[in-house]
Amino acid sequence: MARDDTPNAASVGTTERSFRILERLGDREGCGVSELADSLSISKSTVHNHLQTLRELGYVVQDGDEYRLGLQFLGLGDRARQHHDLYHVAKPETDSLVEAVGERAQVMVEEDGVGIYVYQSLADQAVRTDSHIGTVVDLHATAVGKAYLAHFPDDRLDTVLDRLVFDEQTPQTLTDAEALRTELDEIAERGYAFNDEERTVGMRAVGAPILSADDGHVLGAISVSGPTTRMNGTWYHEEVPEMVAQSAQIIGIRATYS
Amino acid sequence: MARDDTPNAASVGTTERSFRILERLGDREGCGVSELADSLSISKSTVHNHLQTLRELGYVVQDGDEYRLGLQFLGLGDRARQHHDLYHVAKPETDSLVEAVGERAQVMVEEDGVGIYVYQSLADQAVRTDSHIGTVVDLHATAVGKAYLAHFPDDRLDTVLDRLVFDEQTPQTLTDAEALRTELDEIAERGYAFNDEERTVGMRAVGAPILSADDGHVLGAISVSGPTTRMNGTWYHEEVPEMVAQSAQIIGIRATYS
DNA sequence: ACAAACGTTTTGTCAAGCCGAACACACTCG
DNA sequence: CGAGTGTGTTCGGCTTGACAAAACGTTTGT
Repeated sequence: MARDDTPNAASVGTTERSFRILERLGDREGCGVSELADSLSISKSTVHNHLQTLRELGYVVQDGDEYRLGLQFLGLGDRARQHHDLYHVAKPETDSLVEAVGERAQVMVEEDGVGIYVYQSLADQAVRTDSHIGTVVDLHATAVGKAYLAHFPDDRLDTVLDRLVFDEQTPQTLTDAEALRTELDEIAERGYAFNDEERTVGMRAVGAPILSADDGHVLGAISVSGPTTRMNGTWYHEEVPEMVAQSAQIIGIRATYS
Repeated sequence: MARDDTPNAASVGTTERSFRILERLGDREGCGVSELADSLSISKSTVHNHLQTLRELGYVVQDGDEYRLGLQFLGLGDRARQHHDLYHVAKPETDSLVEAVGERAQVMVEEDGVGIYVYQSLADQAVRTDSHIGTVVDLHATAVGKAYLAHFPDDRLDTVLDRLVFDEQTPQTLTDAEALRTELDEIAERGYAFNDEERTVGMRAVGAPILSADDGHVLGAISVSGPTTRMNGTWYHEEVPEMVAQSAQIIGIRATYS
Protein backbone atom coordinates (compact mmCIF):
# COMPACT_ATOMS: atom_id res chain seq x y z
CA MET A 1 0.00 0.00 0.00
CA ALA A 2 1.28 3.41 -0.89
CA ARG A 3 -0.75 4.68 2.01
CA ASP A 4 0.27 8.14 3.05
CA ASP A 5 2.23 9.81 5.76
CA THR A 6 0.14 11.09 8.67
CA PRO A 7 2.97 12.37 10.77
CA ASN A 8 0.79 14.78 12.69
CA ALA A 9 -1.42 13.78 15.56
CA ALA A 10 -4.86 12.80 14.39
CA SER A 11 -7.79 14.08 16.33
CA VAL A 12 -10.33 11.37 16.71
CA GLY A 13 -8.61 8.09 17.36
CA THR A 14 -11.85 6.25 17.98
CA THR A 15 -13.11 6.92 14.49
CA GLU A 16 -9.81 5.77 13.09
CA ARG A 17 -10.13 2.53 14.99
CA SER A 18 -13.64 1.97 13.71
CA PHE A 19 -12.49 2.30 10.14
CA ARG A 20 -9.54 0.04 10.69
CA ILE A 21 -12.01 -2.57 11.87
CA LEU A 22 -14.24 -1.96 8.87
CA GLU A 23 -11.41 -2.20 6.40
CA ARG A 24 -10.22 -5.41 7.93
CA LEU A 25 -13.78 -6.73 7.76
CA GLY A 26 -13.74 -5.96 4.06
CA ASP A 27 -10.52 -7.87 3.45
CA ARG A 28 -11.67 -11.12 4.90
CA GLU A 29 -15.24 -11.63 4.04
CA GLY A 30 -16.89 -12.07 7.37
CA CYS A 31 -14.95 -12.83 10.49
CA GLY A 32 -15.28 -12.97 14.23
CA VAL A 33 -14.34 -10.71 17.10
CA SER A 34 -11.20 -12.54 18.17
CA GLU A 35 -9.70 -12.65 14.73
CA LEU A 36 -10.22 -8.92 14.33
CA ALA A 37 -8.89 -8.16 17.79
CA ASP A 38 -5.75 -10.21 17.26
CA SER A 39 -4.89 -8.89 13.84
CA LEU A 40 -5.46 -5.28 14.86
CA SER A 41 -3.95 -5.57 18.33
CA ILE A 42 -7.04 -4.21 20.01
CA SER A 43 -8.75 -5.80 22.95
CA LYS A 44 -11.70 -8.03 22.23
CA SER A 45 -14.12 -5.94 24.25
CA THR A 46 -13.25 -2.82 22.32
CA VAL A 47 -13.73 -4.54 18.99
CA HIS A 48 -17.02 -5.88 20.24
CA ASN A 49 -18.21 -2.45 21.26
CA HIS A 50 -17.32 -0.97 17.90
CA LEU A 51 -19.03 -3.78 16.04
CA GLN A 52 -22.22 -3.39 18.06
CA THR A 53 -22.32 0.31 17.37
CA LEU A 54 -21.70 -0.20 13.68
CA ARG A 55 -24.34 -2.88 13.59
CA GLU A 56 -26.94 -0.55 15.06
CA LEU A 57 -26.00 2.00 12.46
CA GLY A 58 -26.47 -0.60 9.73
CA TYR A 59 -22.88 -0.55 8.49
CA VAL A 60 -22.12 -4.00 9.80
CA VAL A 61 -24.32 -7.05 9.88
CA GLN A 62 -24.09 -9.82 12.38
CA ASP A 63 -24.55 -13.31 11.06
CA GLY A 64 -24.32 -15.64 14.00
CA ASP A 65 -20.80 -15.34 15.30
CA GLU A 66 -19.57 -13.65 12.18
CA TYR A 67 -19.64 -10.01 11.28
CA ARG A 68 -19.72 -8.71 7.73
CA LEU A 69 -19.65 -5.35 6.02
CA GLY A 70 -23.14 -3.88 5.62
CA LEU A 71 -24.65 -2.88 2.31
CA GLN A 72 -25.27 0.62 3.61
CA PHE A 73 -21.81 1.49 2.35
CA LEU A 74 -23.19 1.19 -1.14
CA GLY A 75 -25.24 4.27 -0.39
CA LEU A 76 -22.30 6.34 0.80
CA GLY A 77 -20.17 5.15 -2.09
CA ASP A 78 -22.79 5.93 -4.66
CA ARG A 79 -23.37 9.35 -3.14
CA ALA A 80 -19.68 10.12 -3.32
CA ARG A 81 -19.61 9.01 -6.93
CA GLN A 82 -22.65 11.01 -7.92
CA HIS A 83 -20.70 14.15 -7.13
CA HIS A 84 -18.26 13.29 -9.90
CA ASP A 85 -20.19 13.79 -13.09
CA LEU A 86 -17.45 11.99 -15.00
CA TYR A 87 -18.88 8.67 -13.92
CA HIS A 88 -22.17 9.06 -15.73
CA VAL A 89 -20.70 9.89 -19.10
CA ALA A 90 -17.88 7.39 -18.82
CA LYS A 91 -20.03 4.37 -18.02
CA PRO A 92 -21.70 3.75 -21.38
CA GLU A 93 -18.59 4.56 -23.40
CA THR A 94 -16.50 2.23 -21.25
CA ASP A 95 -18.99 -0.56 -21.82
CA SER A 96 -18.76 -0.14 -25.58
CA LEU A 97 -14.98 -0.05 -25.38
CA VAL A 98 -15.03 -3.40 -23.61
CA GLU A 99 -17.40 -4.74 -26.20
CA ALA A 100 -14.94 -3.77 -28.94
CA VAL A 101 -11.68 -4.73 -27.26
CA GLY A 102 -12.71 -7.44 -24.83
CA GLU A 103 -10.60 -7.78 -21.68
CA ARG A 104 -11.13 -5.33 -18.85
CA ALA A 105 -11.54 -1.56 -18.80
CA GLN A 106 -11.54 0.78 -15.85
CA VAL A 107 -12.09 4.46 -15.27
CA MET A 108 -9.97 6.26 -12.73
CA VAL A 109 -10.39 9.54 -10.92
CA GLU A 110 -7.80 11.20 -8.72
CA GLU A 111 -8.65 12.27 -5.22
CA ASP A 112 -6.21 13.77 -2.75
CA GLY A 113 -3.15 12.42 -4.51
CA VAL A 114 -4.33 8.88 -5.08
CA GLY A 115 -6.22 7.30 -7.93
CA ILE A 116 -9.50 5.49 -7.39
CA TYR A 117 -11.39 3.33 -9.84
CA VAL A 118 -14.94 4.63 -10.19
CA TYR A 119 -16.08 2.19 -12.80
CA GLN A 120 -14.98 -1.12 -14.21
CA SER A 121 -16.33 -3.16 -17.07
CA LEU A 122 -15.37 -6.75 -17.70
CA ALA A 123 -15.65 -8.92 -20.76
CA ASP A 124 -16.30 -12.60 -20.26
CA GLN A 125 -12.71 -13.45 -21.00
CA ALA A 126 -11.30 -10.82 -18.66
CA VAL A 127 -8.71 -11.82 -16.11
CA ARG A 128 -9.81 -11.76 -12.50
CA THR A 129 -7.54 -9.46 -10.55
CA ASP A 130 -7.71 -7.73 -7.23
CA SER A 131 -8.81 -4.43 -8.67
CA HIS A 132 -12.41 -3.49 -8.12
CA ILE A 133 -14.49 -0.40 -8.05
CA GLY A 134 -13.17 1.74 -5.23
CA THR A 135 -9.68 0.25 -5.37
CA VAL A 136 -6.95 2.74 -4.58
CA VAL A 137 -4.27 2.67 -7.28
CA ASP A 138 -0.75 3.99 -7.37
CA LEU A 139 -0.48 6.82 -9.84
CA HIS A 140 3.05 5.95 -10.94
CA ALA A 141 2.73 2.20 -11.53
CA THR A 142 -0.40 1.88 -13.63
CA ALA A 143 -1.36 2.86 -17.15
CA VAL A 144 -4.28 4.96 -15.92
CA GLY A 145 -2.14 6.63 -13.31
CA LYS A 146 0.64 7.58 -15.68
CA ALA A 147 -1.77 8.79 -18.34
CA TYR A 148 -3.34 10.97 -15.67
CA LEU A 149 -0.09 12.33 -14.26
CA ALA A 150 1.20 13.16 -17.75
CA HIS A 151 -1.43 15.92 -17.94
CA PHE A 152 -1.25 17.02 -14.35
CA PRO A 153 -0.48 20.67 -13.61
CA ASP A 154 3.23 20.99 -12.87
CA ASP A 155 2.96 22.53 -9.44
CA ARG A 156 0.65 19.87 -8.10
CA LEU A 157 2.70 17.17 -9.83
CA ASP A 158 5.67 18.01 -7.66
CA THR A 159 3.77 17.54 -4.43
CA VAL A 160 2.30 14.26 -5.65
CA LEU A 161 5.67 12.92 -6.76
CA ASP A 162 7.19 13.87 -3.43
CA ARG A 163 4.64 11.83 -1.58
CA LEU A 164 5.08 8.81 -3.80
CA VAL A 165 6.73 5.76 -2.39
CA PHE A 166 8.61 3.94 -5.10
CA ASP A 167 8.21 0.46 -3.83
CA GLU A 168 9.29 -2.05 -6.39
CA GLN A 169 6.25 -4.19 -7.07
CA THR A 170 7.69 -6.14 -10.00
CA PRO A 171 11.11 -6.09 -11.68
CA GLN A 172 9.66 -3.67 -14.22
CA THR A 173 8.46 -1.04 -11.76
CA LEU A 174 9.92 2.40 -12.21
CA THR A 175 11.88 3.28 -9.13
CA ASP A 176 13.01 6.83 -9.45
CA ALA A 177 11.21 10.08 -9.99
CA GLU A 178 13.41 11.29 -12.83
CA ALA A 179 12.74 8.27 -15.03
CA LEU A 180 9.05 8.73 -14.34
CA ARG A 181 9.17 12.37 -15.38
CA THR A 182 10.75 11.64 -18.73
CA GLU A 183 8.24 8.89 -19.37
CA LEU A 184 5.40 11.24 -18.48
CA ASP A 185 6.64 13.67 -21.11
CA GLU A 186 6.64 10.94 -23.73
CA ILE A 187 3.13 9.94 -22.71
CA ALA A 188 1.85 13.47 -22.91
CA GLU A 189 3.19 13.79 -26.45
CA ARG A 190 2.04 10.36 -27.56
CA GLY A 191 -1.43 10.63 -26.01
CA TYR A 192 -1.52 7.30 -24.22
CA ALA A 193 0.42 5.28 -21.67
CA PHE A 194 1.59 1.69 -21.48
CA ASN A 195 2.01 -0.53 -18.49
CA ASP A 196 4.14 -3.54 -19.24
CA GLU A 197 4.12 -5.79 -16.17
CA GLU A 198 5.08 -2.92 -13.91
CA ARG A 199 2.52 -3.74 -11.30
CA THR A 200 1.54 -7.32 -11.96
CA VAL A 201 3.66 -9.86 -13.76
CA GLY A 202 1.86 -11.14 -16.83
CA MET A 203 -0.44 -8.15 -17.14
CA ARG A 204 -0.26 -5.34 -19.64
CA ALA A 205 -2.39 -2.25 -19.92
CA VAL A 206 -2.97 0.79 -22.12
CA GLY A 207 -4.29 4.00 -20.61
CA ALA A 208 -5.37 7.35 -21.96
CA PRO A 209 -6.16 10.61 -20.17
CA ILE A 210 -9.67 12.03 -20.18
CA LEU A 211 -9.27 15.72 -20.89
CA SER A 212 -11.72 18.54 -20.60
CA ALA A 213 -12.68 19.65 -24.11
CA ASP A 214 -12.49 23.36 -23.39
CA ASP A 215 -9.51 24.09 -21.15
CA GLY A 216 -7.77 20.76 -21.54
CA HIS A 217 -7.29 19.96 -17.86
CA VAL A 218 -7.30 16.32 -16.93
CA LEU A 219 -10.52 14.86 -15.52
CA GLY A 220 -9.45 11.28 -15.11
CA ALA A 221 -8.16 8.37 -17.15
CA ILE A 222 -9.34 5.17 -18.73
CA SER A 223 -7.46 1.98 -19.46
CA VAL A 224 -7.75 -1.48 -20.90
CA SER A 225 -5.76 -4.29 -19.34
CA GLY A 226 -5.22 -7.94 -20.08
CA PRO A 227 -2.70 -10.75 -20.05
CA THR A 228 0.53 -10.46 -22.05
CA THR A 229 -0.47 -13.60 -23.94
CA ARG A 230 -3.28 -11.71 -25.62
CA MET A 231 -1.95 -8.17 -25.38
CA ASN A 232 0.94 -8.12 -27.81
CA GLY A 233 2.11 -7.16 -31.30
CA THR A 234 0.38 -4.32 -33.09
CA TRP A 235 -2.80 -5.11 -31.20
CA TYR A 236 -1.11 -3.98 -27.99
CA HIS A 237 1.05 -1.25 -29.50
CA GLU A 238 -1.33 0.31 -31.97
CA GLU A 239 -4.91 -0.91 -32.27
CA VAL A 240 -5.81 -0.95 -28.60
CA PRO A 241 -4.16 2.43 -27.85
CA GLU A 242 -6.11 3.87 -30.76
CA MET A 243 -9.43 2.69 -29.38
CA VAL A 244 -8.68 3.64 -25.80
CA ALA A 245 -7.61 7.12 -26.81
CA GLN A 246 -10.73 7.54 -28.90
CA SER A 247 -13.00 6.48 -26.04
CA ALA A 248 -11.17 8.84 -23.72
CA GLN A 249 -11.72 11.68 -26.13
CA ILE A 250 -15.43 10.96 -26.46
CA ILE A 251 -15.82 10.85 -22.69
CA GLY A 252 -13.93 14.12 -22.37
CA ILE A 253 -16.20 15.83 -24.85
CA ARG A 254 -19.39 14.51 -23.29
CA ALA A 255 -18.16 15.46 -19.83
CA THR A 256 -17.44 19.06 -20.75
CA TYR A 257 -20.70 19.69 -22.54
CA SER A 258 -22.67 17.97 -19.77
CA MET B 1 -37.15 6.88 7.20
CA ALA B 2 -38.23 3.65 8.79
CA ARG B 3 -34.97 3.78 10.69
CA ASP B 4 -34.95 1.48 13.62
CA ASP B 5 -35.31 1.54 17.37
CA THR B 6 -32.02 1.81 19.26
CA PRO B 7 -33.49 2.43 22.67
CA ASN B 8 -30.52 0.84 24.39
CA ALA B 9 -27.30 2.60 25.13
CA ALA B 10 -24.89 2.38 22.26
CA SER B 11 -21.31 1.67 23.05
CA VAL B 12 -19.13 3.87 20.93
CA GLY B 13 -20.75 7.28 20.67
CA THR B 14 -17.82 8.78 18.83
CA THR B 15 -18.19 6.42 15.91
CA GLU B 16 -21.88 7.15 15.78
CA ARG B 17 -21.13 10.84 15.57
CA SER B 18 -18.66 10.31 12.75
CA PHE B 19 -21.25 8.47 10.71
CA ARG B 20 -23.92 11.05 11.38
CA ILE B 21 -21.51 13.59 9.95
CA LEU B 22 -20.78 11.37 6.96
CA GLU B 23 -24.44 10.76 6.23
CA ARG B 24 -25.19 14.42 6.40
CA LEU B 25 -22.29 15.08 4.07
CA GLY B 26 -23.87 12.67 1.63
CA ASP B 27 -27.24 14.41 1.69
CA ARG B 28 -25.96 17.80 0.74
CA GLU B 29 -23.23 17.41 -1.77
CA GLY B 30 -20.36 19.15 -0.14
CA CYS B 31 -20.78 21.56 2.74
CA GLY B 32 -18.85 23.40 5.38
CA VAL B 33 -18.12 22.88 9.03
CA SER B 34 -20.66 25.34 10.38
CA GLU B 35 -23.53 23.98 8.38
CA LEU B 36 -22.79 20.50 9.60
CA ALA B 37 -22.35 21.60 13.19
CA ASP B 38 -25.62 23.51 13.21
CA SER B 39 -27.74 20.84 11.62
CA LEU B 40 -26.35 18.10 13.84
CA SER B 41 -26.20 20.17 17.02
CA ILE B 42 -22.55 19.41 17.56
CA SER B 43 -19.93 22.00 18.32
CA LYS B 44 -17.92 23.27 15.41
CA SER B 45 -14.61 22.15 16.85
CA THR B 46 -15.82 18.60 17.23
CA VAL B 47 -17.08 18.47 13.68
CA HIS B 48 -13.79 19.88 12.54
CA ASN B 49 -11.84 17.21 14.39
CA HIS B 50 -13.93 14.43 12.92
CA LEU B 51 -13.58 15.81 9.42
CA GLN B 52 -9.80 16.07 9.73
CA THR B 53 -9.57 12.49 10.90
CA LEU B 54 -11.84 11.26 8.12
CA ARG B 55 -9.85 13.27 5.61
CA GLU B 56 -6.61 11.63 6.67
CA LEU B 57 -8.28 8.26 6.32
CA GLY B 58 -9.40 9.20 2.83
CA TYR B 59 -13.12 8.98 3.49
CA VAL B 60 -13.64 12.70 3.20
CA VAL B 61 -12.03 15.14 0.83
CA GLN B 62 -11.47 18.79 1.54
CA ASP B 63 -12.07 21.16 -1.33
CA GLY B 64 -11.25 24.62 -0.10
CA ASP B 65 -13.78 25.37 2.61
CA GLU B 66 -16.04 22.53 1.56
CA TYR B 67 -15.94 18.93 2.58
CA ARG B 68 -17.27 16.11 0.46
CA LEU B 69 -17.67 12.37 0.78
CA GLY B 70 -14.59 10.50 -0.41
CA LEU B 71 -14.57 7.87 -3.11
CA GLN B 72 -13.01 5.37 -0.74
CA PHE B 73 -16.54 4.41 0.25
CA LEU B 74 -16.88 2.84 -3.17
CA GLY B 75 -14.36 0.28 -2.02
CA LEU B 76 -16.21 -0.62 1.15
CA GLY B 77 -19.53 -0.70 -0.67
CA ASP B 78 -18.22 -2.90 -3.42
CA ARG B 79 -16.63 -5.23 -0.90
CA ALA B 80 -19.92 -5.55 0.96
CA ARG B 81 -21.72 -6.27 -2.27
CA GLN B 82 -19.20 -8.88 -3.40
CA HIS B 83 -20.23 -10.96 -0.41
CA HIS B 84 -23.73 -11.24 -1.84
CA ASP B 85 -23.37 -13.49 -4.84
CA LEU B 86 -26.86 -12.49 -5.95
CA TYR B 87 -25.46 -9.28 -7.37
CA HIS B 88 -23.27 -10.91 -9.99
CA VAL B 89 -25.97 -13.07 -11.50
CA ALA B 90 -28.66 -10.40 -11.26
CA LYS B 91 -26.69 -7.70 -13.06
CA PRO B 92 -26.75 -8.96 -16.64
CA GLU B 93 -30.32 -10.25 -16.43
CA THR B 94 -31.49 -6.92 -15.03
CA ASP B 95 -29.84 -5.10 -17.89
CA SER B 96 -31.64 -7.25 -20.45
CA LEU B 97 -34.91 -6.72 -18.61
CA VAL B 98 -34.46 -2.98 -18.92
CA GLU B 99 -33.63 -3.36 -22.57
CA ALA B 100 -36.90 -5.20 -23.12
CA VAL B 101 -39.20 -3.14 -20.90
CA GLY B 102 -37.53 0.24 -20.83
CA GLU B 103 -38.05 2.32 -17.70
CA ARG B 104 -36.06 1.47 -14.59
CA ALA B 105 -35.28 -1.80 -12.87
CA GLN B 106 -33.75 -2.41 -9.49
CA VAL B 107 -32.59 -5.39 -7.50
CA MET B 108 -33.18 -5.45 -3.76
CA VAL B 109 -31.64 -7.49 -0.99
CA GLU B 110 -32.82 -7.53 2.59
CA GLU B 111 -30.39 -6.92 5.40
CA ASP B 112 -31.31 -6.72 9.04
CA GLY B 113 -34.97 -5.98 8.40
CA VAL B 114 -34.56 -3.32 5.74
CA GLY B 115 -34.31 -3.55 1.97
CA ILE B 116 -31.33 -2.16 0.10
CA TYR B 117 -30.95 -1.72 -3.63
CA VAL B 118 -27.80 -3.48 -4.80
CA TYR B 119 -28.21 -2.75 -8.46
CA GLN B 120 -30.15 -0.41 -10.65
CA SER B 121 -30.43 -0.20 -14.40
CA LEU B 122 -31.94 2.75 -16.21
CA ALA B 123 -33.27 3.11 -19.72
CA ASP B 124 -32.86 6.45 -21.42
CA GLN B 125 -36.49 7.29 -20.85
CA ALA B 126 -36.43 6.31 -17.18
CA VAL B 127 -37.76 8.75 -14.62
CA ARG B 128 -35.19 10.30 -12.32
CA THR B 129 -36.11 9.53 -8.73
CA ASP B 130 -34.31 9.63 -5.42
CA SER B 131 -33.60 5.91 -5.39
CA HIS B 132 -30.05 4.91 -6.09
CA ILE B 133 -27.81 1.97 -5.41
CA GLY B 134 -27.55 1.63 -1.67
CA THR B 135 -30.86 3.32 -1.00
CA VAL B 136 -32.68 1.89 2.00
CA VAL B 137 -36.26 1.03 1.07
CA ASP B 138 -39.31 0.30 3.17
CA LEU B 139 -40.31 -3.30 2.77
CA HIS B 140 -44.04 -2.59 3.04
CA ALA B 141 -44.44 0.30 0.63
CA THR B 142 -42.59 -0.83 -2.48
CA ALA B 143 -43.15 -3.51 -5.09
CA VAL B 144 -39.79 -5.13 -4.38
CA GLY B 145 -40.37 -5.03 -0.65
CA LYS B 146 -43.79 -6.63 -0.79
CA ALA B 147 -42.67 -9.26 -3.27
CA TYR B 148 -39.88 -10.08 -0.87
CA LEU B 149 -42.01 -10.15 2.27
CA ALA B 150 -44.58 -12.38 0.59
CA HIS B 151 -42.05 -15.19 0.66
CA PHE B 152 -40.50 -14.40 4.00
CA PRO B 153 -40.47 -17.12 6.68
CA ASP B 154 -43.43 -16.54 9.00
CA ASP B 155 -41.51 -16.25 12.23
CA ARG B 156 -39.14 -13.61 10.95
CA LEU B 157 -42.02 -11.84 9.20
CA ASP B 158 -43.63 -11.11 12.56
CA THR B 159 -40.57 -9.42 13.94
CA VAL B 160 -40.14 -7.37 10.79
CA LEU B 161 -43.77 -6.28 10.73
CA ASP B 162 -43.60 -5.30 14.39
CA ARG B 163 -40.73 -2.97 13.71
CA LEU B 164 -42.42 -1.38 10.72
CA VAL B 165 -43.62 2.17 11.03
CA PHE B 166 -46.69 2.68 8.90
CA ASP B 167 -46.15 6.27 7.97
CA GLU B 168 -48.51 7.35 5.28
CA GLN B 169 -46.32 8.46 2.40
CA THR B 170 -49.08 8.93 -0.15
CA PRO B 171 -52.88 8.54 0.06
CA GLN B 172 -52.43 5.03 -1.30
CA THR B 173 -50.00 3.76 1.32
CA LEU B 174 -51.13 0.75 3.29
CA THR B 175 -51.44 1.74 6.91
CA ASP B 176 -52.20 -1.34 8.89
CA ALA B 177 -50.46 -4.65 9.27
CA GLU B 178 -53.55 -6.78 8.67
CA ALA B 179 -54.22 -5.31 5.25
CA LEU B 180 -50.58 -5.86 4.39
CA ARG B 181 -50.76 -9.50 5.45
CA THR B 182 -53.71 -10.28 3.21
CA GLU B 183 -52.03 -8.54 0.31
CA LEU B 184 -48.87 -10.52 0.89
CA ASP B 185 -50.87 -13.72 0.65
CA GLU B 186 -52.30 -12.61 -2.68
CA ILE B 187 -48.83 -11.72 -3.92
CA ALA B 188 -47.40 -15.07 -2.89
CA GLU B 189 -50.10 -16.84 -4.85
CA ARG B 190 -49.92 -14.56 -7.86
CA GLY B 191 -46.15 -14.51 -8.05
CA TYR B 192 -45.63 -10.78 -8.35
CA ALA B 193 -46.47 -7.54 -6.55
CA PHE B 194 -47.81 -4.18 -7.66
CA ASN B 195 -47.12 -0.77 -6.30
CA ASP B 196 -49.68 1.74 -7.42
CA GLU B 197 -48.58 5.16 -6.20
CA GLU B 198 -48.12 3.92 -2.66
CA ARG B 199 -44.78 5.56 -2.19
CA THR B 200 -44.59 8.20 -4.87
CA VAL B 201 -47.55 9.82 -6.55
CA GLY B 202 -47.41 9.22 -10.29
CA MET B 203 -45.19 6.17 -10.07
CA ARG B 204 -46.14 2.55 -10.49
CA ALA B 205 -44.01 -0.55 -10.14
CA VAL B 206 -44.13 -4.30 -10.56
CA GLY B 207 -41.94 -6.54 -8.41
CA ALA B 208 -41.21 -10.22 -8.26
CA PRO B 209 -39.37 -12.30 -5.67
CA ILE B 210 -36.09 -13.98 -6.48
CA LEU B 211 -36.37 -17.47 -5.06
CA SER B 212 -33.74 -20.11 -4.54
CA ALA B 213 -34.29 -22.87 -7.06
CA ASP B 214 -33.74 -25.72 -4.64
CA ASP B 215 -35.34 -24.90 -1.30
CA GLY B 216 -37.43 -21.96 -2.45
CA HIS B 217 -36.33 -19.45 0.16
CA VAL B 218 -36.30 -15.83 -0.90
CA LEU B 219 -32.97 -14.32 -1.93
CA GLY B 220 -34.13 -10.86 -2.93
CA ALA B 221 -36.49 -9.16 -5.32
CA ILE B 222 -36.49 -7.31 -8.60
CA SER B 223 -38.82 -4.64 -9.89
CA VAL B 224 -39.57 -2.39 -12.81
CA SER B 225 -40.97 1.06 -12.13
CA GLY B 226 -42.19 3.93 -14.26
CA PRO B 227 -44.72 6.73 -14.49
CA THR B 228 -48.45 5.92 -14.49
CA THR B 229 -48.73 7.59 -17.87
CA ARG B 230 -46.74 4.80 -19.45
CA MET B 231 -47.42 2.01 -16.96
CA ASN B 232 -51.08 1.16 -17.56
CA GLY B 233 -53.52 -1.20 -19.25
CA THR B 234 -52.47 -4.73 -19.93
CA TRP B 235 -48.88 -3.55 -20.24
CA TYR B 236 -48.85 -2.76 -16.53
CA HIS B 237 -51.15 -5.56 -15.42
CA GLU B 238 -49.94 -8.43 -17.57
CA GLU B 239 -47.01 -7.99 -19.93
CA VAL B 240 -44.59 -6.30 -17.53
CA PRO B 241 -45.39 -8.66 -14.63
CA GLU B 242 -44.79 -11.56 -16.97
CA MET B 243 -41.34 -10.29 -17.93
CA VAL B 244 -40.33 -9.31 -14.42
CA ALA B 245 -41.35 -12.68 -13.03
CA GLN B 246 -39.44 -14.43 -15.76
CA SER B 247 -36.28 -12.44 -15.09
CA ALA B 248 -36.64 -13.14 -11.38
CA GLN B 249 -36.89 -16.82 -12.07
CA ILE B 250 -33.81 -16.83 -14.27
CA ILE B 251 -31.82 -14.99 -11.63
CA GLY B 252 -33.00 -17.42 -8.99
CA ILE B 253 -31.88 -20.39 -11.02
CA ARG B 254 -28.50 -18.90 -11.84
CA ALA B 255 -27.98 -17.90 -8.20
CA THR B 256 -28.61 -21.37 -6.85
CA TYR B 257 -26.43 -23.20 -9.32
CA SER B 258 -23.65 -20.63 -8.90
C1' DA C 1 -15.95 -35.12 30.32
C1' DC C 2 -12.50 -32.01 29.82
C1' DA C 3 -10.27 -28.23 27.67
C1' DA C 4 -9.74 -24.77 24.49
C1' DA C 5 -11.81 -21.39 21.85
C1' DC C 6 -15.28 -18.35 21.04
C1' DG C 7 -18.45 -14.11 21.95
C1' DT C 8 -20.27 -11.43 25.51
C1' DT C 9 -20.51 -8.89 29.93
C1' DT C 10 -18.67 -6.39 33.68
C1' DT C 11 -15.48 -3.14 36.23
C1' DG C 12 -12.49 0.58 37.05
C1' DT C 13 -9.34 3.98 35.46
C1' DC C 14 -7.13 7.31 32.82
C1' DA C 15 -6.72 9.05 28.35
C1' DA C 16 -9.12 11.63 25.00
C1' DG C 17 -13.19 13.45 22.91
C1' DC C 18 -16.09 17.22 23.72
C1' DC C 19 -17.34 22.08 24.24
C1' DG C 20 -16.89 27.12 24.59
C1' DA C 21 -14.21 30.77 23.83
C1' DA C 22 -10.69 32.98 21.45
C1' DC C 23 -8.33 33.50 17.02
C1' DA C 24 -7.43 34.48 11.92
C1' DC C 25 -9.27 35.35 7.72
C1' DA C 26 -12.68 36.58 4.06
C1' DC C 27 -16.42 38.92 2.68
C1' DT C 28 -20.22 42.63 2.72
C1' DC C 29 -22.39 46.73 3.57
C1' DG C 30 -23.26 51.42 5.31
C1' DC D 1 -12.83 52.44 4.54
C1' DG D 2 -13.42 50.18 9.03
C1' DA D 3 -17.43 47.92 11.63
C1' DG D 4 -19.81 43.73 11.25
C1' DT D 5 -20.90 39.09 10.28
C1' DG D 6 -19.73 35.06 8.23
C1' DT D 7 -16.45 31.54 7.67
C1' DG D 8 -12.68 27.68 9.29
C1' DT D 9 -9.36 26.86 12.68
C1' DT D 10 -6.82 26.57 17.23
C1' DC D 11 -6.49 26.34 22.25
C1' DG D 12 -7.24 24.58 27.20
C1' DG D 13 -9.78 22.68 30.74
C1' DC D 14 -13.29 19.32 32.32
C1' DT D 15 -15.55 15.30 32.49
C1' DT D 16 -17.20 11.86 29.92
C1' DG D 17 -16.80 7.54 27.95
C1' DA D 18 -13.60 4.53 25.31
C1' DC D 19 -10.35 1.26 26.62
C1' DA D 20 -8.09 -3.26 28.46
C1' DA D 21 -8.15 -7.11 31.59
C1' DA D 22 -10.44 -10.42 33.71
C1' DA D 23 -14.63 -12.99 34.71
C1' DC D 24 -18.60 -15.29 32.55
C1' DG D 25 -21.54 -18.39 29.69
C1' DT D 26 -21.61 -21.44 25.40
C1' DT D 27 -20.05 -24.04 22.05
C1' DT D 28 -16.49 -27.01 19.86
C1' DG D 29 -13.74 -30.80 19.32
C1' DT D 30 -10.86 -34.49 21.21
